[in-house]
Amino acid sequence: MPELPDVEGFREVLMTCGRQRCVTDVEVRDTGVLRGVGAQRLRREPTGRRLGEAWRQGKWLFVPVGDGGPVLVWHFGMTGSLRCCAPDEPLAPHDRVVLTLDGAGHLRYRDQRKLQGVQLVDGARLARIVGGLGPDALTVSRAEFRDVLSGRRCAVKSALMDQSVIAGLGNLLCDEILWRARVAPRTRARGLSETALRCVHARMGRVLELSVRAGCVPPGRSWLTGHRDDREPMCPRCGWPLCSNRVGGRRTVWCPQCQR
DNA sequence: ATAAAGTCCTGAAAGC
DNA sequence: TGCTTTCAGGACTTTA
Repeated sequence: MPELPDVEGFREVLMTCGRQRCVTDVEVRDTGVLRGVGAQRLRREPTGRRLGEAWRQGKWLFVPVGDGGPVLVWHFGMTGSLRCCAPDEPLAPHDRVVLTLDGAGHLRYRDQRKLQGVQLVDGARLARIVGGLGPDALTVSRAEFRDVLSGRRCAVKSALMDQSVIAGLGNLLCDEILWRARVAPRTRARGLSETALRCVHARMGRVLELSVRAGCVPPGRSWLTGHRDDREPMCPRCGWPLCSNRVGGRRTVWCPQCQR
């Protein structure tokens, strides 16, 4: 589920629930979500320190721990979430890591499939993660957007999905953006006209604005995304039957009439 | 059993 | 030709 808008929501959870709070305990309930850190260190290092200002790049969420301390790194894979809970709220089966905060209850990392997870990194490793990411989709300028996309030989959908090109877009958002921009997902990125690229950038901005406000990609019927699970999906704009096929290995839905 | 909204890795293809 | 970049596909994980 989590794409940029969801992670932006988790950042807000972290800010409202955790900012300037002291970590009093870290409980690792399933070590399968730990990446490059053991349960012991994940508990020892943050405990007794304050959470700083959380920030996000693409689908990654970062929060510094203490002054000059390490940075907690969260990635939510396809099924992860971060929630603020009262300590007496029953634990869910997939609550994998629980931070206890002074006076503010629990911060719980829940994840059904353990495709990604939690890290605790120093400056160098943080730089490695961020360095592998393209500009954030929420803030990228039109000019930079054009620059990173225009040379790509692959399908525009694959380019948008590639986090090292542009960070934050997932499968649903890409389909939605291309549909609104009336661009076929298999079009080669470098074959797009300046006008088309502008349009994709503008539609991306609009889709993200609405999604971030909702905290997810909204399931509305006026969105393409609201139709992907229909039995015989129709384009909500022109009524043509939608196509569904694989592009870059991912299920892709588009309207063959609107998107050429 | 198949497929799912995540990324990473690998080998192959394409480009210079 | 040889080196580098780009791309497609599978692995990973759990569940409906």
